[in-house]
Amino acid sequence: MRLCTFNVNSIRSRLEIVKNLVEEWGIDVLCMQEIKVESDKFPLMSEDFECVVHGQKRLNGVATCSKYPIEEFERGFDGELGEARFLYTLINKIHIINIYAPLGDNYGERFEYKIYFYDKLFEWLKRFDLTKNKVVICGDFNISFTSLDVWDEFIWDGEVTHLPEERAIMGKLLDMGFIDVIREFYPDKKVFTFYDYRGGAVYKKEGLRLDYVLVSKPLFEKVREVEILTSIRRKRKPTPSDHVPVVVEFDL
DNA sequence: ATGGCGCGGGGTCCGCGA
Repeated sequence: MRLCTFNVNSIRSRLEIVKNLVEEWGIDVLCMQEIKVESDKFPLMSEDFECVVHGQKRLNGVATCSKYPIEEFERGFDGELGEARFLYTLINKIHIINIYAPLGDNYGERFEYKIYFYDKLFEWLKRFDLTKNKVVICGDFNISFTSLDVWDEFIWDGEVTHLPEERAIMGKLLDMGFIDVIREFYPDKKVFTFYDYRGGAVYKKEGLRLDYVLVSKPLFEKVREVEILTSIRRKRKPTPSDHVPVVVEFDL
């Protein structure tokens, strides 16, 4: 089973890229973030996929599309927060949590909201036994965890995504039993999933790793391959997202 | 194009993203 997480930065603007992505890379389950459209206006991606959409007008929004039946779903705790950022699905007995975490700012009001979002996430995750259940959290976490996850650790020191509180959140997710699949496959290498549109960041390799695939141990044992599709980001036409798709293949 | 932002809403700019 090939799972892909991709912050599309508007599904309507990225429809052609998404269609090519699932075709070319044989994607079975696609978790999208920043779809930037209301749920009932989500475009038809493919006849082969069933989609659960949690969208809103103009900003945010997440959707999970699958070639396999979606057995259960829940538009999670974020409803009470007023922003569409959390979507749970059960596919092939795998618990799939698709998140678009708030960016926040350097210790302003939006930063409090980011901390609150993750507090709610931790609360929600308590239902799982990560030693037994197959659980994956994927999406745009808006956290750059270590110095390997930022193109310049001195420039990013004290900046949002790389603040101590945010790095502690990622540390806590790993401590509770989640495994960072991308980092396991690239233990010493700077690999990025986001490049700012401004300043030609992608051409200068000035990126951040903000997107993650975290899995419980029973699921980590099934991981066969990890691909970070930077080539899609480097193309000029059609205009890419500022984020890069990440594909994880499982032996399932 | 040897350089360099793009999105949606409802507009010919603004707020937002990270």
